[in-house]
Amino acid sequence: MSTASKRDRILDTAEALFAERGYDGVTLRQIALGAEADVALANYHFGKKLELFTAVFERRAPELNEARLAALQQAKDSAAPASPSVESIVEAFLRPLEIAQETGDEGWANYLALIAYINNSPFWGPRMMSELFDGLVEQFIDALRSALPGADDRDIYWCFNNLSGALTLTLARTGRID
Amino acid sequence: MSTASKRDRILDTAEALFAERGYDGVTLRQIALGAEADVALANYHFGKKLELFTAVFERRAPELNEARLAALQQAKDSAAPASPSVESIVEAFLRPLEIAQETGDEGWANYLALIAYINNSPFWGPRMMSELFDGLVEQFIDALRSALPGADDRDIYWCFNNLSGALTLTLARTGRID
DNA sequence: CATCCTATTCAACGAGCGTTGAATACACAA
DNA sequence: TTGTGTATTCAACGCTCGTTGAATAGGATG
Repeated sequence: MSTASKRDRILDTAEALFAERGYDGVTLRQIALGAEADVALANYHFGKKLELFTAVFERRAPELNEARLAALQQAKDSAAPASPSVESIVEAFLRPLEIAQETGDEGWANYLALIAYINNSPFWGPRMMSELFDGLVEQFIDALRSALPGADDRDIYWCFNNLSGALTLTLARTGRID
Repeated sequence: MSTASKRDRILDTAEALFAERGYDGVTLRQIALGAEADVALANYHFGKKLELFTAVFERRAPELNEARLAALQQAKDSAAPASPSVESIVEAFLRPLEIAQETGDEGWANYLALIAYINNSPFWGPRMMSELFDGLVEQFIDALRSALPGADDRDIYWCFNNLSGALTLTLARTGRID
C-alpha cells in the first residue's frame, strides 16, 4: 500500500474519478476500491458524498488562491505606477494553473481537470465556483476595472468568467495555453 | 399537453436534462416526468438509457453537419483559387452553431450545451464525438492542411479539437463568440 | 494492565435505479 | 365488427446506491 494515509488516498482517488466522470458518474464504492479502503470510511472522514466532493474541491484551493494572488500582485508591481494590462491580469490568473500542471504531480493535474469540469457544468459551476473563489475573483475584477475604465461591471464579470473558463478547460486538457 | 408526440417530448426533455446534469445525473424517471410519459415508454422507443442518450445526440447531428459542410464549401469558394484562411475554416465550423443558437429555438440551445458537455468530458468526448463527426472533421482537417502546409498532422488535429472545443463551450454558455 | 480516542471494518437498511413482460388503449384496414 | 399493429401504461424484478450503527483494531496515556 502507498505510504499516504487512507484519508488522503480517498481524497486522491475521488479527485481523479470525479474529474473523469463527474459527481454522479462516480460511486463511493468505486472510490473506496481505488483507495483500498472500506466504503464506510469515506463517510467517517467526510460525511456525505457531497461533502467529500467539496472536500476534494477545497483541499487544494487555498494554495491555488495564494499563488494567484501573488501573481496578481507581481503583475501590479511590474506595471506600477500604471495599471497592469488585461493580458497580464488574465495571465496572473492562469499561470499558477500551468505551473501546477507542470510539476508533473498527478494530483494537481486531476484537480485542474476537476475545476474545469465544475466550472463548465451548468449545474455545478454556479453552485461551487462562486462560493469558494468569490473573494479571489473580486480582486481580479478590481484589477480589470482599473485596466478597463468605463467598462460595465456586468460585462467585466461575464467576459472574465467565460474567458477563464474556456482557457482553464484548454489548459486542463492540453497542459498548455497558446 | 404539447402538440409534439411523446416520443419527441422524451427526446426534448432528455436533451435538456442531459445538457444540464450530464448522463449520470439524470434518471429515466426524471425524463419521463418532464415528458409526461411513462418510464417504460422511453425504453420502448429507444431501448436502453445509453441508446436514448445517443439518439438525442444523433437527432440534430445531420442538420448541423450539413450546415457546416455548406459553410466550409462557401469559405472555399470565396477564397478560390487560393486556400481559405485558418480563420475562415474555423468560422465555417462554428458559425452554424451560432446560427442555430440565434434562432431562439430552445431545443438547439440545449443541444449545443449537450455537445459542449460531451465534447469536454474526458469520458464521453473520445467515446462519442469521434464516431459521429469523424467524417466531417476529416474534411475540415483537410482544409486546414491546405491552409497550413508543412504542419504536422497530429498538431492540426490537436489544435483543431481543442480550439473548437473551447469555443463551442463558450458559445453554448454565452450565445456569442468574440 | 486498563482506558480512551481515533481509525477502520462489518453487515445491513431502505430507497431509487434501469429494465422487462404482460396488459391495455387506440387508430386504421379488412 | 373484427382484426392488427403501434403506442402507451402497469406492476414488478433484481441490483446498486448512499448511508448508518455497531463491532473491531491499534496506539497513546494513565
